[in-house]
Amino acid sequence: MFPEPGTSSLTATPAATAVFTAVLTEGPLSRVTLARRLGLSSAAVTKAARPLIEMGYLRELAATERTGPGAGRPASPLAVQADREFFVGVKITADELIGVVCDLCAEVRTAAHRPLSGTGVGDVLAEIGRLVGDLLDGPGGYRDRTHRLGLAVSGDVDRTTGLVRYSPFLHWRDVPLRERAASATGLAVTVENDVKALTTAEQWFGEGVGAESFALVTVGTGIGCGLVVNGRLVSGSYGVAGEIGHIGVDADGPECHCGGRGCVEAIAGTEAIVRQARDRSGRPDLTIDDAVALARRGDEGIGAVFARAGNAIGIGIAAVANLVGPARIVVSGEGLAAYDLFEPHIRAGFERQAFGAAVQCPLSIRPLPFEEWARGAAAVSIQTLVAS
Amino acid sequence: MFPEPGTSSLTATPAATAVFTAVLTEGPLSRVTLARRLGLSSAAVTKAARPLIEMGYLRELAATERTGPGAGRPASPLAVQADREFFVGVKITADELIGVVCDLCAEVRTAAHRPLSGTGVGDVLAEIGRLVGDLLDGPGGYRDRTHRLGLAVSGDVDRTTGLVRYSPFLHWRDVPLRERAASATGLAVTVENDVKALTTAEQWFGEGVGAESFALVTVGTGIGCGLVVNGRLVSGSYGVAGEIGHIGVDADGPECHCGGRGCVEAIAGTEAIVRQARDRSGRPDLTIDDAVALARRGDEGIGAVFARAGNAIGIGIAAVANLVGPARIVVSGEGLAAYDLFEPHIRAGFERQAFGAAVQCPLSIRPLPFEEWARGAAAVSIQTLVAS
DNA sequence: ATCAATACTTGACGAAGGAAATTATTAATC
DNA sequence: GATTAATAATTTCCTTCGTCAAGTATTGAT
Repeated sequence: MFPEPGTSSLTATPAATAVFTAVLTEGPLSRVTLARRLGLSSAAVTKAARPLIEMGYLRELAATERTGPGAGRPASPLAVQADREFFVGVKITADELIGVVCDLCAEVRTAAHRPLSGTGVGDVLAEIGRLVGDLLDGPGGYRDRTHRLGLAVSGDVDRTTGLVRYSPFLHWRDVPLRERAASATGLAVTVENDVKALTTAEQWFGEGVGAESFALVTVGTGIGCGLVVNGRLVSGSYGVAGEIGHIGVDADGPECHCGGRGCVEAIAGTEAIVRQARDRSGRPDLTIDDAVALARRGDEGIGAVFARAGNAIGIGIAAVANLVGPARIVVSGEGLAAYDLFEPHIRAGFERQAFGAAVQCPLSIRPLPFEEWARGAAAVSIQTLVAS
Repeated sequence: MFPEPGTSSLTATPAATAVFTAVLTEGPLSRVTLARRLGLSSAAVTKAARPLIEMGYLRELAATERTGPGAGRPASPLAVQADREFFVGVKITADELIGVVCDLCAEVRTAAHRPLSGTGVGDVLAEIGRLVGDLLDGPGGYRDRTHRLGLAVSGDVDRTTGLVRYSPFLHWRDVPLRERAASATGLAVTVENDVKALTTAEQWFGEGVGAESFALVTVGTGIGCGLVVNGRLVSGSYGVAGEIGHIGVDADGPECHCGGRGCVEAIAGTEAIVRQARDRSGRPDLTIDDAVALARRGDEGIGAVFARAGNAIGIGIAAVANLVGPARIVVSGEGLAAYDLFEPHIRAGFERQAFGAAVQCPLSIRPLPFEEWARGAAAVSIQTLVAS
């Protein structure tokens, strides 16, 4: 039997949760290894794993998949049965829905985009319903093994209640998105802020695996940051956290729409770059793509704009490193289409401003496919299953 | 019998630890209240509290101390027996030791200062031995109820091993301070970074009580910051955390000794203020006290120096609020002798640069007696007892 | 074949915490 | 003043989780 959405308790005991989470995030592990890593006896691991195997969520690796030889009885590592259950993740932007179906290991199985004609809650929900329907009933036959949906929205989102308090891009206020999406799709829904969702995905299934702390910086229209400290996501007491884009890094810099001055976002956000590039080139209709093209062709003025922007981002990242000292930092986001223009300046700014040993913090700068945001939403719904 | 230092396990079970910590930090509480707050049954609280009462660490409030009337059996709130055990805390600076004896509630009972002639490890330890001896054998008779010593040192300190990795002011590298201080004093020693110790004291016994997250900013020669996020102190993966002083807030600002530019400390550290005040006044021998006096007398040039410094600190604090979103922020430190000159500018900088709802974060700006640092060290040793 | 080494399983046991009944102590009401 | 309602604390019994120690399984080495 498949557990009913919402009523399931996949992992009854703390030990079971720990075992499943460890196998999920750190790949196949033998029971003894798990016991050592989790500070449990191997007997406890055996007991915790049994129901998970019976429910089909874990499996023992076949003899052929096992590790190399050695004295003694060979280990039977436990692995996650990836196709035991599927999860839908949808990222909601102002003009588009991006949806994916992921397996239990957060691997993307199918993806689809949908343009949005408006941002009215009803319209968006109807479109979500159609998108989810198409994803689940299309090839792959995911419908009968899918019970959960994750939604990623920018703005102030309360994950525990599933309420979207305020989303500037969508013009939503106090939308009970969890309930409404649940009745629109028939799935158990988890709602999370988009950057936090992406951070969660990275914590469980990406570069954050095993790290006690790390940061994920997204560069684009806005510049945001998800933080994991002491193994837990940072939420912010007043709904504000990770606003790296509004750290003031230049006392004489441009004014920001937030009321501050010299914010990273006012220097390195997409709009700010376009504005500066227009000033430099004298072309009032220049787009961001034009600016990137000009800079790549060697235009020094436009190149300086990207250099200044990268530098500001680097200083902002150094502020993160100096304040919370994450084990590693991932820099990504849509804006990183111009990856090559930013990267050296981000690194230079970071290395100059990082204090002492903080420069040792590895910086991964890489573009990120847009579907990754939807995958983050799916990852959050996987987390909800495990923590339930 | 008093538990042997190091071997004691004051609180055997997690429930007992939770109960004792709650009573310690949140004052007298009845068993039912504790049960509700900790998510335990009242039976569990009764069981956990009994051995603590028998050992003399907790007591029931006398009938006269109890709370007002109401229907039903009156509560017998549990309170900490403050004089059950005493703790020594010593802050080590380059030219002075500051020592205190605190009771179990971290109230200071006695204090003493000692000048230091040199920063050699042996000399400092000998002086610590004498200071501790004088504190414990002086009036009050603390000797037989004192088993623990906390040491606060600036720099990179590993609390778990008691190793001072690097302390610039003392010119120490890899000093196994815990072992050496233990044999010098006969007490069980805990060593912690000074800012973290102060933050811990504030978390358990000050404004941080009950907050899931908060920040403590210290202003002085250096500008530092202790962070508590999700109820836990932030340590930094590479030994760096809370370095608010080296956040870059002015791209065209002065170069900092750390190699960065426009660091908060390079604008608002004591040395930076003296340097700027000398430039403005043309008096190359001006001291910080002179500068404060001039500014208070209305010297506009010097006033502008303090204004700029306060503003930079405010922007740095806003960076903390924007990134981690603490529930509240305490600003303090030796430098706040010039409290009145800084305060409005700190607030102004913070309010301008804090993003959205982050401005709601309450800012306590207050000077801090220097003994407070030593009290922080004692608080850390109390924490060690409870967590043991 | 036998032994050593390692992985895993089993069943008994102990301890922590919960549920519910019991006792204690007060205020309000008749 | 006795009774009742309300709340606090304790006691007893029980469930449950995880450990311990013993035993089984499976390999390589001799």
